[in-house]
Amino acid sequence: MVQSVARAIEILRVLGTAARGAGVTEVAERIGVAKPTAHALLRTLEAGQLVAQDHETGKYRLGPALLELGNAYLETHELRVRSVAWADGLANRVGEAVWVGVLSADHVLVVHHAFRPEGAVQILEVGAVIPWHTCALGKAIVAHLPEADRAALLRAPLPALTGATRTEPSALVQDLEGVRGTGYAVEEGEAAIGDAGIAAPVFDHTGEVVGAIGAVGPVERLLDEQTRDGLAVAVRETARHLSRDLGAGRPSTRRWVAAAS
Amino acid sequence: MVQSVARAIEILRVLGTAARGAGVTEVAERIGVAKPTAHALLRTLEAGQLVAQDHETGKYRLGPALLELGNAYLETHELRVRSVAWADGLANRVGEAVWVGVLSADHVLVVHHAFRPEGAVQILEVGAVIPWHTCALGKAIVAHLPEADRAALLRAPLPALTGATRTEPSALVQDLEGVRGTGYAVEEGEAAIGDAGIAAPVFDHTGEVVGAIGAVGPVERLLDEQTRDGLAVAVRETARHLSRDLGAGRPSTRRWVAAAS
DNA sequence: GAGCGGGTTCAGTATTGCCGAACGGTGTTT
DNA sequence: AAACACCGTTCGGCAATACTGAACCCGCTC
Repeated sequence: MVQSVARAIEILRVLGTAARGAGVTEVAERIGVAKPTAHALLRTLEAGQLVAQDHETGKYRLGPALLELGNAYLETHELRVRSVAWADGLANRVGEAVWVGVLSADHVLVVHHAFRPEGAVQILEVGAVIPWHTCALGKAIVAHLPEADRAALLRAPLPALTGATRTEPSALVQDLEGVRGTGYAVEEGEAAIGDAGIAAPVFDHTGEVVGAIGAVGPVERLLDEQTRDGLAVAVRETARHLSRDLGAGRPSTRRWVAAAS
Repeated sequence: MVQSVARAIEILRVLGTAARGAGVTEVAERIGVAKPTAHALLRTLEAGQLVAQDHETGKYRLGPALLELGNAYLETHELRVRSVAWADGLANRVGEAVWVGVLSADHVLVVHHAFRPEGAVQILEVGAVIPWHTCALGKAIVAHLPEADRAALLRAPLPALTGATRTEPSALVQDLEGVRGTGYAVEEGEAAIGDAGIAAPVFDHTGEVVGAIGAVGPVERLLDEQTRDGLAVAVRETARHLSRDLGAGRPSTRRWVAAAS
């Protein structure tokens, strides 16, 4: 573990949360190093365009190379590449926006976003992060994680984003059992009031979960009694097709193994 | 300049170009360090989710945190945030896709992409990089750079992407003079055969160029005698409005200063 | 089953990055 | 208007830290 690199990464995290950029002094005390140390790290990151310095204020912000690398990540991402076609198909079939996400530490990262067919202006959510326990994508993934990983995530803090957010591990354990039973996960206003989601897990050729795909939209439209079941079936089917694209074996076998682990 | 961080950044660059991921040995010899050194760096980057290791092959790929950071870069990017509304307006006005880009080292980085109104399937180009001398955005920016920076870029290698790419510095110097004269830059099949672009520079409150905005599309439609001039005017006007949003002074003054430098 | 290539671990060395103190600039306060 | 406070930056020396070479373990190939 090389210390200076770890600190450099911390700096990137700090700059990512500081909307207006941060100065050397602020960065130094946030990551707990001397000012010259932070300065040297920042200069190095700047040389690589990972951070940029405002010529006026002297403050540092994130740099353009991060966008390039983020894009390179997407293009080399197996799940993302394969999902593009399936996500568009699903969006057209169910008439809702479709997200594809992966688990990154304790939150879900949206790696693809297919807009709903005749939708008006919609914000592109690729790159957005959501606490795993507040979205359907996250529950779909975590439900099929190895026992140890799942337990670790349940032990960690579970912040509440809305009044409906499940913050009790026991409630989430129940949710996750439900996911393994039905093959899909549901979220109802747990991340943002009025928004809902339905998602199913995606597996690779080793049988491990690599991500999830699902529909998102307003609670009224998505979880309506009449449409809900059909939507769940469509999402689950798409997830299976996508899994097979990634080389996963027969779904039944795989799910069995995952549930037993 | 901290060595290990610089090497870590090199590793990210290497992994970004190696589509299928790269192993420790390959990384080590590409950046010219011993195998254990590369390993330690990779492990540290992995801890920060900047790279991920394939559980099967042991090879390393870029990690999800890069997408998050790239997204954070976009959200904190002044030009990008302000340009969203203007780019959509321009796209509707001219009926073509609109790109907003910044200069990153020797290439242009697309930070926003507004689709053309009734367009069919289009690929999202945010995060894409293009050599500066092969696109209108790049020429618009470089034409208004300080003399020293511009000269440095002209001295660097100018790879040819198509038969129409300008690879002679003298030809580009002429192009850039034209840009300063007319207030907009044109590109005709210099990056990809059949594609063209028209772009104008965007300035901030200090009078420095921070990026460019422009329309892209097929040569036939974009550079048609009848539409071309109107398009150029629309692009230039939008760029000025955007500049004013960023606090730039009167365009005439600013352009005078930029041309004189 | 021996050989190869891959990722990984370990211990020693000196290179390297870290820190305290000080500098020059800007904006603010008194 | 002068003094202050704050910030980004530079410098030099100490020692902590990161690099290297050799060795280890695994899976694959021949």
